[in-house]
Amino acid sequence: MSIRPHQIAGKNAEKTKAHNRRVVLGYLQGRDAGRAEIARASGLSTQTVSNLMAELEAENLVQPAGRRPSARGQPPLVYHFNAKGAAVLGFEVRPDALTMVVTDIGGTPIVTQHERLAQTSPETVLAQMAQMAGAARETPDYPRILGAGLVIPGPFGVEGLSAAGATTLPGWDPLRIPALAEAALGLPVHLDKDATAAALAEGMFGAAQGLSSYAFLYFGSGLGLGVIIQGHPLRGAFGNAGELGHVVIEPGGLPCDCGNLGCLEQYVSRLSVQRHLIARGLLPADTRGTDATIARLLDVDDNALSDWVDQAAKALSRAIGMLENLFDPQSIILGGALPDGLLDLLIARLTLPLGSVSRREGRSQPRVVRGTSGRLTAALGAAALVIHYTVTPRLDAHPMEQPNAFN
Amino acid sequence: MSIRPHQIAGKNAEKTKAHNRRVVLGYLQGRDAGRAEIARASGLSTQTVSNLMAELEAENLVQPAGRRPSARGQPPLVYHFNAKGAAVLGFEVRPDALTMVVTDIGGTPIVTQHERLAQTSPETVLAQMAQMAGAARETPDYPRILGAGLVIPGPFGVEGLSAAGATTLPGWDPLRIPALAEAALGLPVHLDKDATAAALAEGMFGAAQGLSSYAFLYFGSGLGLGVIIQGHPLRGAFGNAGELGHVVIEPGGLPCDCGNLGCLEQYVSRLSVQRHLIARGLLPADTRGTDATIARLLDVDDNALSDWVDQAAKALSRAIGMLENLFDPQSIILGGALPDGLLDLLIARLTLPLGSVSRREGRSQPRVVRGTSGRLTAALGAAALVIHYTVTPRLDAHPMEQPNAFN
DNA sequence: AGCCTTAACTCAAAACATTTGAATAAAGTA
DNA sequence: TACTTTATTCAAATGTTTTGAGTTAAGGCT
Repeated sequence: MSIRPHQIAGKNAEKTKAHNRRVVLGYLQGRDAGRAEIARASGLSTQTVSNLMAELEAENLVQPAGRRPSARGQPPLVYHFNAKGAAVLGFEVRPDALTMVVTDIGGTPIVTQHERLAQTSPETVLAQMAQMAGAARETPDYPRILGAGLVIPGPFGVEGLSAAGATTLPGWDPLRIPALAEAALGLPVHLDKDATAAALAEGMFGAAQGLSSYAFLYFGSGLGLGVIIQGHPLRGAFGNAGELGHVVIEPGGLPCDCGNLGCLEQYVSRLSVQRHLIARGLLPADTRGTDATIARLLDVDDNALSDWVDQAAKALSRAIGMLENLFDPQSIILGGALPDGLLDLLIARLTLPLGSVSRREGRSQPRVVRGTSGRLTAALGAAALVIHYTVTPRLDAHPMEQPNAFN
Repeated sequence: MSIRPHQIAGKNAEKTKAHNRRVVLGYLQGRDAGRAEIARASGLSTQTVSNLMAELEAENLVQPAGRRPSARGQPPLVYHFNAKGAAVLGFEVRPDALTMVVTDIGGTPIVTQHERLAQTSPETVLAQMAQMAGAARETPDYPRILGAGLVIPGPFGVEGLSAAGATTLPGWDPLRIPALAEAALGLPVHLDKDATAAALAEGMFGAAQGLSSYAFLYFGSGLGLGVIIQGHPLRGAFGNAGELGHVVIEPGGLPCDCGNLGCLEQYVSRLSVQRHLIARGLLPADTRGTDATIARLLDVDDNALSDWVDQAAKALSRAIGMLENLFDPQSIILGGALPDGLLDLLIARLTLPLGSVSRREGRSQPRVVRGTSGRLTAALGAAALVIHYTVTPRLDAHPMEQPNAFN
């Protein structure tokens, strides 16, 4: 998370090599390819690519996958990104619970662990994380662990904006935490907020594969937004970009704890459906069984739920138009803690605004898609953070801010 | 303008040097500094910085400015960014006119030229540009010209979204134009839309100096938005990010040509004041003398104008809350073709929403500021584009997409 | 004053990574 | 079979940065 005053670092030969490594790995993450092809795509010489590939193969991050027949000349020896070549740790910290997932660098979960949190002070939680990580690492034959991703609820350093039910974690200063976590875990640590991490995961393994610019609407307790611009997460000056839930979508509408009237979150969020269903006696006040209830109501085409969807779709359509005009993404993805069926219905009922830069001839992507994320979204997103920084050539921020397994 | 499918380039020694050059120049653009200081800030060795400085001095881009007394040890020889060391060309193409400004790399205009356009086909206009540029270059003792910036009205590749009065220029495909312009001018060319270019200019020479993440609301014929994130312009997948004018801010409100109801542009734009004043008989229907009229009405504290400001401030406050929550900028800047007095009044009447990530303790920047731009904003922005790419280390896009004087 | 410490800077050699050019390998084509 | 095309490797050359040993210039201390 680079939210310090912008500082720019110089480059030397080693940094250049690390960059080129990531270029090659990133290319291979997208598709199998021979060395000559990678050289052409990257502008590097074939010799350089050869050298890098030899290293990557020695580290088991890529594997040769036979020769691919081609029109003429010597057929290239294609290489394959080896998803099982290394592992990463993903942690999701919430006010009441800590989730860890270990995935390979293809994003496939290997181990999942969930623990309740009694205290949320950074010291306690980091100690607990270190313990979980230690246990996971003791498994024999474990592939190399490249780093840990850490997802905490945002926004950072702002009072009175958190979603009802969730609270910003006290003491979790995003500037200090990564260094502390690195010390505690003995691994490079990348920190971000849930929606951004989930967006990266969706881009690597989910519905946004192959896209480089997209926005991900993340249904958590509130409504978050992760924006990826040309492969890079958008964070803003203080790490709080994408606070979509508190954008006013219905001026003078429903009041929100934050002080605004008509926040999007009041119309489009898990809490919003729950409130709607509770008010109509369709869900117990403690919200237990929300997903099952929604599934049932969807099945019987329930009117109350349908009403909610109509309202939500209206607000969401407006929000999507706004996002399209502001970010000009290739596509917008909806995912997170809402049943797939409900998301699909929501998308089907959208009436997207006419005045949008996304209404262009010859679109190859739909304007709105449902994500493929499940319950683990945020923790997987944390893991995806690490893979992202392993595989994606960095911007030009100061090295202190973005440590990485390949430095 | 890099709006092709995202492709990532490898780096070699020369690219590394170009990068480091920009790091050094960028640092010096912000403040005078000695070589040791630059080395510390950039992470480069003093030797490398020394070498680069020698080159930059030989090219007259930096100048030594005496020794700065320090606590102990040999006092550093501070270097100064030499604003007069080179020049850049800025072109603004509008459907009816072509403006060229030649500035030094400090952004000070040297020559300004304005011509009406009979035809807007790229060929005709590029020829005209080449002629203007040629004339400007014949002046003797002219500093080296680093490149040309080109600003054209957006959005690109979208029908029915342009501001009333302005039209997207037919045939001006942002993917093809830079190459054509480079051929015509014999200079590296950078192209972008007006609001983004103006935002860069504001960051380099205006109210956003020292900021790295900010949003610039540009009053042209409509309302544009330029977003700078950690020093880099945000463009989106197709170059159309920041189409703020057509964001719906008043659902069900005033109809817009684009098909939406309640576009921000209907409430907050030069056209909107003009319409308001014409309807009240305060301005002739041909809008001549708009600025003088507004100045006069401001002076006498006119009620009709005040009413407009109230309405506009209401819509704008909402829009600003939205931008804050989505982009999390250090500050938001208002500028462009609206009299300073009116902008100041607009800002004074804002009631910024409570639910915003920008409401943080210990802000050092105001949330909203008036820009320092004048009539030439867009053309100066075009010039700023070139300076930006000369001085700011690049992201990792493919080199084909961003030619530059230092390649 | 003279000597020490600190900091900026320079010079020449070494290190690092990429590129270049020639050579080899493997396939289709005439 | 000879030729063309494409992929790959080897060894030498290139470009840039870093390193380590000085040199210069200032303040502080005795």
